[in-house]
Amino acid sequence: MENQNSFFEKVYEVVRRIPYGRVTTYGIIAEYLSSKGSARMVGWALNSSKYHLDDIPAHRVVNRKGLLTGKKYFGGHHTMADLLQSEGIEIVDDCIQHLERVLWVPGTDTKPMD
DNA sequence: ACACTGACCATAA
DNA sequence: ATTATGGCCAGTG
Repeated sequence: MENQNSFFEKVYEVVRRIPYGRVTTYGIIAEYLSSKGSARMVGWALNSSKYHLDDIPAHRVVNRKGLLTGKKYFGGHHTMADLLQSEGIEIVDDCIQHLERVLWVPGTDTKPMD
């Protein structure tokens, strides 16, 4: 089974589930993984993500303040901010505006019940 | 095995 | 307001 499910695999899975035009935070993912406090590892995992697949929209993951902390790691022509803005997210000075509007939380997208 | 690092977060001074 | 420090825990040297 591919149940190796390292901490990283879990992170990738969640990040892949982030819908278009939405973002989430490291802390939320960490907490969702019951690894509260290990938010650093979430970002760490994403860094390693590039060694796995490109299907991981890491640009949709920001820190608590909505600040694009990992944009520097986007060694590419498109920066995190550009990608996010391309999805309709408003960003100013590398900081997501109305974060609360675009914030997506795993397990909250399905709207379990009324 | 030990030391250091890291895309975070919270608290203290 | 900022700077420092502790905590978290996996990965790498």
